Amino acid sequence: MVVAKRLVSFQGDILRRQQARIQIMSELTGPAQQRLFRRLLLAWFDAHARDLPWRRTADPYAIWVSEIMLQQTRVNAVLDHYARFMARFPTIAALARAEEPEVLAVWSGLGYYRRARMLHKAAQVVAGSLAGKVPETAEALRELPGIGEYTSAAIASIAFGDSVAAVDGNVERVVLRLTAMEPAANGKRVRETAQALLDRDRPGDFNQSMMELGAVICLPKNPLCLECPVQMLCRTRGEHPTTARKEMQTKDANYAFLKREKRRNFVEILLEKRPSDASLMAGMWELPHLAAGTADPNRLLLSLRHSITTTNYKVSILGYAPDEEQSLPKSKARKWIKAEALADLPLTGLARKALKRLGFLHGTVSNGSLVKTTAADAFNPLFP
DNA sequence: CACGCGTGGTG
DNA sequence: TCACCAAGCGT
Repeated sequence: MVVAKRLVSFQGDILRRQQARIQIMSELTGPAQQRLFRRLLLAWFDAHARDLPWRRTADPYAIWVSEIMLQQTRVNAVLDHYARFMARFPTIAALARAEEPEVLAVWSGLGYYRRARMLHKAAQVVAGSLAGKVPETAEALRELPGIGEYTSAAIASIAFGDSVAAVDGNVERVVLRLTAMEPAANGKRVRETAQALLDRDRPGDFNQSMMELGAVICLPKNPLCLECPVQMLCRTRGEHPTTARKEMQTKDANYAFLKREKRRNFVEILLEKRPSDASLMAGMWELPHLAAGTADPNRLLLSLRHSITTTNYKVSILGYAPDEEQSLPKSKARKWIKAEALADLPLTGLARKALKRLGFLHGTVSNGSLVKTTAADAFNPLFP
């Protein structure tokens, strides 16, 4: 708190002292302005960077894993999974020789499961044809599945000191605000500006500091300009381009919940595996899916909401007795799973959420998307 | 190049 | 509460 106040005061002083130069400085065009920008930004980063596990390692594999997990995913959501993933697959070799379902099980809950599959495949490429050595340039990294323009630049700069700017959503927003560039004049000019600003001596730290600035100061909605270390170099001071939003649609989805108790303390849940060629969450386990319109309100165990990209699902979980299995739509991939084994299965996020609410999974993650829970005991003994 | 892919935090 | 969206990639 004290530090924050001092920082604000310090920024204020600088701002006042350089008031007269703002018009020139704000262009960020000359080498002097760019040097000042680097110095201010990196000094701020050195003093305020969050202490994150992947910043405590020089292992290219660990940095790689963190970058894949961080794609479109917030730091807080990654922390937990990162620790579990690295504990289970500490090396490229360990990941490469794992079976895909286990990789998916550890990834379960993070979303974008294709990332896990591609990371797994890429690890097998590195362990195999690259003799275990992670490529050391952005260009070479780009060849691996799951590593695109941003991620290749991030890994190359952070792990190997390659002087290439990493431009993610944060950096794009920061550059647009700094330069007052029109968002339509996008991509290329933003990358050129980021590359021109890049600190050649500390490319990894510079890239992370740009992202950190976007993540904690130069926020999308209400940027904290008073705390910004490069405020006096910024053309817009927080104005930002409006982005068109996509229309969300709402759909219903129904799933069946069946449990049986073979003997005391041996409970099984009926699950089904999604086809391995499904476009969505292929090969992952979920509760038996019921056709739309078949939901009997008397069977409702719980209802919850679940959003997938542009669709909001209103999900109903319906209770059935174990001997009603035949009445479900036919499926080859259905199987009774021991309750204790659930945690080791690659479950879809929705199945995980529902099983947690039903008391069959115990994890750290829980959220407020539960809409309603009925007293299932009122109509049958299915509910624990 | 626009779109599909997941999830949990947040104001 | 709920709409929005966050360290992108592949097609």
